[in-house]
Amino acid sequence: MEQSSALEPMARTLSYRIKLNAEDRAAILALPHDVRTIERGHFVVREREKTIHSCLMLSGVSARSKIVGTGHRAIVAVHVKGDMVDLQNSLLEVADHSVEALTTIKVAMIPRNEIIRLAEDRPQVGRALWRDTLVEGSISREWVANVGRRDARTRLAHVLCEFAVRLRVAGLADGDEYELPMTQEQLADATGLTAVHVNRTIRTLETEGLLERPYPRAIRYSDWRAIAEVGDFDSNYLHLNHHEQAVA
Amino acid sequence: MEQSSALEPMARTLSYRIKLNAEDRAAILALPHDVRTIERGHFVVREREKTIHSCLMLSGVSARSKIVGTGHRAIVAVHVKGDMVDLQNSLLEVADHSVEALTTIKVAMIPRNEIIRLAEDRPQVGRALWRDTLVEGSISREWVANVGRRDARTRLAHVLCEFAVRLRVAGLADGDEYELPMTQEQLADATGLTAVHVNRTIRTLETEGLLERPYPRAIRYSDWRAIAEVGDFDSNYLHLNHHEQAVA
DNA sequence: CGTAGGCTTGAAAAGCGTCAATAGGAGTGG
DNA sequence: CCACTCCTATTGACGCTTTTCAAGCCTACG
Repeated sequence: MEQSSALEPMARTLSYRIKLNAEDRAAILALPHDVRTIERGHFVVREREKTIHSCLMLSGVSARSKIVGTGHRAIVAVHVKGDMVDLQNSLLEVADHSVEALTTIKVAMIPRNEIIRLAEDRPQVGRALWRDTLVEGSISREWVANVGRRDARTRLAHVLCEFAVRLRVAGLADGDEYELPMTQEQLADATGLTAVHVNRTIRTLETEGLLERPYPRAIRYSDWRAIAEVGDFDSNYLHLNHHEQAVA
Repeated sequence: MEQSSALEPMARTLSYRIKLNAEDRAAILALPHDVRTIERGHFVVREREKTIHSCLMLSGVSARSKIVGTGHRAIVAVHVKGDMVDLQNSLLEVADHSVEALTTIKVAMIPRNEIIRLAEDRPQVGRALWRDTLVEGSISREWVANVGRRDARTRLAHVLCEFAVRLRVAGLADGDEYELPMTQEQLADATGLTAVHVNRTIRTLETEGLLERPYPRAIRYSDWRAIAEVGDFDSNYLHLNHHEQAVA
């Protein structure tokens, strides 16, 4: 039974948040859900929409985005396999932002009332969900600081470090290389820069020998310490303590 | 009994998040706690510190802040009466940021295990707490967009609008005027600008007749619509739906 | 083989930061 | 009550990071 559920990544993520026993895991895997494929550029949720599902990322990359008054897009969070993209919609009826697929993604849609029921029936799972929300908040705060108080070079290096660690935790990278299927424009929207400047900045980092791009949309760092220092990166805010630190 | 508890603002806030019955309210007010006064500039929690308390704001203004590699400070959230400042510390053992008093503040320190117990014993309160966390996350995301994709003028007007609404909801402002006990330097750290530029920008807004400062550290807007439009402000992200909209 | 989307690069402009100096107000001690 | 100090607000001049605009290039794909 366990093996066959698409919700395995959810059980895995929540296990990182708080130790769960077999029954908790089984209850998670038994949640009713509906697997859906969403094409790049399409939306999982749109701002101001009423939602009745929460959704779990199974593959690909998605982003929470907001469009400001000038029409520019801000990417306020990025999500990969195992992330609960719409947990907030379990309790907040009206979406305060959109979620769009940055690549073709697979998600599992879970009815919100089932999530609420699960959180109540199994307090330990409820705590894990709450805790997951808190970790997400922590990442969001780091992003505020990143965009608000770091220059382009540091800012970009910082998100690249964050992605390295998170992809590794999700089991999507090992060694010193990872695939980052985001365009430079998407990176720009995630860092509060322009695509042009992201391009220049990445190339500078490359020139300085801090990173390589072995093939398009891939990042490789030969010296983690060096890039982490440039990016003013310290994984504390990812709260991986229930897990071995992903990258030394 | 109810009247005399210092935790009344917490019960009030959580009631906004989800409808609570008399027993839920009583359970909240009965939480063990310890009221403490903290002077301006002092810290409630410091980054990387282990915490065993969550804390509720009773008066004054506090800020969650992070210091980046260059030594610059980023204010990633601002809190007023009724806000649960350290809810994340109930479940995340190591603080990922500092909380400092921007004015002299009064807080109620509540042991984290008591909060966890309460959330478990009274599911409706647990949901309210979770929901409060989600709303905070929503505000944080708006801040990422604000700092990342709005220019100085819009950005500043936006936070001034947010404060207007939140202070009103907290019962700390009515009419078209409110006291904002933050220095321009603190505003700068909250908007990713410099104090000098905050000064110039505020004065521009004043010159344009969008706001007045009747006395130091006070903001008055004669035309809410106008300032909200300049600030690209829409209170949707504050999720005040259990409450009448504070400002039309 | 052509088109579209993304990447790359240059030149110039603009917004915001830095540095520096002055002024105002609140609190303190004589 | 005045002198002093510290902190905050204000303003100017200047410089730099980042943006804007524009063009060319590469690659994937139909």
